[in-house]
Amino acid sequence: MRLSSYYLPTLREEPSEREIPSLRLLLKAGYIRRIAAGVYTFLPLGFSVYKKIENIVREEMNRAGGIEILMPALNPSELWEESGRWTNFGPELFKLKDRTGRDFCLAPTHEEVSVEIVRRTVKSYRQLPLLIYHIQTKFRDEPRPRGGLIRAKEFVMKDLYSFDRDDKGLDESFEKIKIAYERILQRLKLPYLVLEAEAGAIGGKYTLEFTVPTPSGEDEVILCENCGYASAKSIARIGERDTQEEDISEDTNLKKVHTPNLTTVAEVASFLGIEPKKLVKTLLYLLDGKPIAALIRGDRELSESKLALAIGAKEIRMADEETILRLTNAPMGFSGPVNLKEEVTIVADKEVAGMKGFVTGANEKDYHFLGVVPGRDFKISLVADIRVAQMGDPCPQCGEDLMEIRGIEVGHIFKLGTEYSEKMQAYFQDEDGSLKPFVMGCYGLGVSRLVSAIAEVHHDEDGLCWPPCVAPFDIILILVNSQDEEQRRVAEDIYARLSDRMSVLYDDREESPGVKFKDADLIGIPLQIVVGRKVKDGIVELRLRKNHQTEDVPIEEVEERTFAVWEKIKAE
RNA sequence: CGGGGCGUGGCUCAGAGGUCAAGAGCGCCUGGUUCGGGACCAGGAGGUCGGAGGUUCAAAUCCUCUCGCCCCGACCA
Repeated sequence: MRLSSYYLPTLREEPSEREIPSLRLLLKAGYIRRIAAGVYTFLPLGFSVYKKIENIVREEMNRAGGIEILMPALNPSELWEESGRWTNFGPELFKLKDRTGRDFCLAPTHEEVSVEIVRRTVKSYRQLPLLIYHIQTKFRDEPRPRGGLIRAKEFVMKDLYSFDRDDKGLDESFEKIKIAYERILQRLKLPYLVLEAEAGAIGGKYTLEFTVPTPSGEDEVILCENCGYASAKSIARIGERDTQEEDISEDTNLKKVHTPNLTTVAEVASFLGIEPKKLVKTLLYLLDGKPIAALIRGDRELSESKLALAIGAKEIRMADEETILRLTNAPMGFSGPVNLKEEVTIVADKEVAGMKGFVTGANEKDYHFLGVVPGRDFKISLVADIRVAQMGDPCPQCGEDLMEIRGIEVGHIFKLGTEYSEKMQAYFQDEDGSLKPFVMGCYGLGVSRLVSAIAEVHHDEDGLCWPPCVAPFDIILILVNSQDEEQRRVAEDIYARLSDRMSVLYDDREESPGVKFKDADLIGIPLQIVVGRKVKDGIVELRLRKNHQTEDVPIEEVEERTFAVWEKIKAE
């Protein structure tokens, strides 16, 4: 491709959206352009990278036994009502009406359509397992798009849906796709973590998240560097550690103190002149409608997900003011475990169970208790790991200190079981003649998001630096002085010779050398050939974008040498 | 949805009642010079200052409303 007749709008100045490196560089290097918040156009170079990623994903899905179809972006409301997600999915679901007033949504994911297709066409266990996938533009009405392609309102996703006879089949399908994902991320030269995660709006019993660690990511990850334990922060488990000295207070005489209008941990602590960790906060929740008091140290954060998990509840929501008043006889801010109504189940965080002589609300307006001791002053119904893990907490597997890092979630896979197939009445006939619901799994991978993830990992101060397998071109051929007849002749010649076996971007523009070198580094094509002043000695330069390593190559050996180097860097 | 910020040629920004019947740098067009790390000279095109109301003799500038965008948070594959 001749750059003089190509379409590459690079920016000389830094774009105004420059918070995260990948977005800044993708905009500056002319890969993408923003059309609206969370909506982007792929320009030629960006589209090229996108297509290469898409193809790698496709190859690995096919290798894992997936069969590609294409489902519609526009979905009728009926299917979503069957699954219950027309309302449950929440405001993120893009809804619209056609001219006759019929309801549709722009699909954010395709469980409904895939079940609809399979239930109409698959009737026998003999047709299972079935792994269908598609790569499609999907939509989510994000409250706040960010990071360019990372969290967009419109994005491209690969979703695979597995249909099996039973749990064993599901386990096998799940494992196949998990391996495929690891292969994809390895091929894309992305470091990644496989996390225990939450199911969110998709549902399901068991899920794994594939996350690329990077400081600009928005996913919060808890990691153990010692044993490799990794989890989404919201559900990360915390290991055992002996009760600290500091958690046991000398003064264990139960005493009521006047704390007028002090409702927050910070206020009470500063009023009493003690540290927030000497307090225990009592958070009232309704889990599947049943009242629960969750006890947690004053300076810690409760994980609603872990609490729900510990109780085995499906639905969790904070108790409203009225309920709190009814259960504790006091307004919000003065709740405590002592003298709570019978009907309230007291769940204490592991850490709290070891504490003694702490401060809690007194279940009476404007009063707190000092010197509270569990067992003596109130009864704990359940001790559980319910707080949000943070840096320094012990690893649940090996006990070492946990780390907190950030990452970009690029994939998420779920064991759905029969949730959708039962709701949508999707049955097949098994070997024994009985009708059974399909056992399903679903496996998402953010294809457009991967473009950003790779850019986020593979760049330097000069610009992007693509791994060869996804680079928009294999090599950029730079004609330094377009006025110099000899240089031009040599460049044209090399362009013709290389183009048979490689994709070559030939910078034949009448630009000054500085512009060409800067652009070449910025757009990040892995190999560069510089046809410049050494031509008169019969030499051109072959350079690596990655480390700017340069070698002089005699013109007649360019092909041979270039192919050799190309093969080498591809194999790295 | 809460908090903060910003909308001025294609891009990055300055201008904060009159001296702006609107500026700079970069980009773009014409001519010339230059040619190994975002060149130089000369000339030129390009803007209803996001939109709508209002205040004023006078509004890019002040007020009200509105739309859009960015950041932090809440939320979330």
